[in-house]
Amino acid sequence: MNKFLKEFKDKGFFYQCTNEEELSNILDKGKIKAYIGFDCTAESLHVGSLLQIMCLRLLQNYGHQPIVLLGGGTTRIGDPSGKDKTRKILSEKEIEKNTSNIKKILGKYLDTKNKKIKPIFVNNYTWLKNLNYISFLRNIGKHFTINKMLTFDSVKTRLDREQSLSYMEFNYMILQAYDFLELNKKEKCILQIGGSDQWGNIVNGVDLIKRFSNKQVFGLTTPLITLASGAKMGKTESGAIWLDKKLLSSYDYWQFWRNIDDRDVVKFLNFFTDLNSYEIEKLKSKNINELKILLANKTTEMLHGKKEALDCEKTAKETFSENSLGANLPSIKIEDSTLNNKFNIVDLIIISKLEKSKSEIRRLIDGNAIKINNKIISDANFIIKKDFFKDSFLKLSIGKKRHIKVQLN
RNA sequence: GGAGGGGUUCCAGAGCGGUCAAAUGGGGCGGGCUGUAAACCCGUUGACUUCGGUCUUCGAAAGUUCGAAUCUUUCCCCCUCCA
Repeated sequence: MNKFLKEFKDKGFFYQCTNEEELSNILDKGKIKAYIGFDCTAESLHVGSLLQIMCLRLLQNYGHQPIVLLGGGTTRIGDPSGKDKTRKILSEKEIEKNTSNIKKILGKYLDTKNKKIKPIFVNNYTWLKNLNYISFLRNIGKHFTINKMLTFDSVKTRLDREQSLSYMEFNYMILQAYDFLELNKKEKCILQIGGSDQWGNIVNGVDLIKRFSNKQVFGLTTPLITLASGAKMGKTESGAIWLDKKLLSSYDYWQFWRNIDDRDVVKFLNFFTDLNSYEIEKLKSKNINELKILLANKTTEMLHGKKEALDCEKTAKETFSENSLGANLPSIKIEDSTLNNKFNIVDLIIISKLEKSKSEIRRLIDGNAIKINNKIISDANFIIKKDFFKDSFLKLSIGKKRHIKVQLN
């Protein structure tokens, strides 16, 4: 089997392929271009897209050139896959903002220097916006049968539940197929990778190219990541794990990985680090907590850089083992003048934005969850005084895991 | 178009004139144990509060009543069966 494909499988990325054997042969013969599409519904990407990003990295590692398709056009339609309801349609402005932000994040993960493998960014809006309806129907539409389209899961589930599926959304899969055709013509792209929920859309593209240009292209899907706990990857109760420092601090990002379920650690080392399965196999005997730190370091390093990752590790150590104040701990600033003889612990937590309900804060205080400088605060009227700040810093803790620095200005 | 069932707090789902900020389960949060894990145990889970209470919530609006999630009317939405 082709080396790239082998590692792809060893690392657990593989779910389905339209024609594995043939793809392997072609990969053996030379370098190819492969594409993955990202939808631009959100202002940034979160960990849910990280596996696709890792696929792009792996392609680069083997000398293949990734094409990143930003779905500026298709986002204007909304993919019905995996959705019960019609998605909210975004404004043009939002989509454009999202597109450029996502591009920036992907740039962090990919080699953008090496000319042979640097990612080609394309936005399908450039070709979709100018489509002529009649000629599109005649050239492309004739290759799709409604009979077949109705059998796709994304369509079927909607219809089964008698939830409306607009004609606009129904066209999504045709447009995605068309994207592949377009990239095949323009860039000689012969492979589309995507999550397993994209299988239907991908197969459509492969079929379309076969019918339209009589060329063989390939589709490859990655498994849906399931957490040992059964929860969805990337979404926690407190919000998505964003790949953007503005939305989630590097420290919190590091903590996300540090707190992964034991049962997921090896799997995630495969998925989300560049370590190969052989190296990971050797590491398995290590202490589970060391593995988690390794995972947190590698993932954070990839996104925020080595220094930042080490700082996060150091801060975590200081916070959890030494009960001190780590440099990288998320922080807030308050003005000297805020402190008066009425400014109490509840007010402090409110302006820190760690909690927004005063009742909830009082409950936390009752449950011994609130600490200032590692000392439990048991009175909701506890007044914050200047001398709690050492070198103008104070450590505020909620529960065992949420710690922030409060800086006095 | 005809017949019936339903919309309840994050979710599922009880309540069907006062004792209801609303059972129970899930989830979340906090505490304990531990390893910043899982499992388990305990507590908590609308907001504000001078901790006495106060205010806003049971699809929407109007009404009956001393009093409504509970009754009536209109409207909106969902589901099942028949045509």
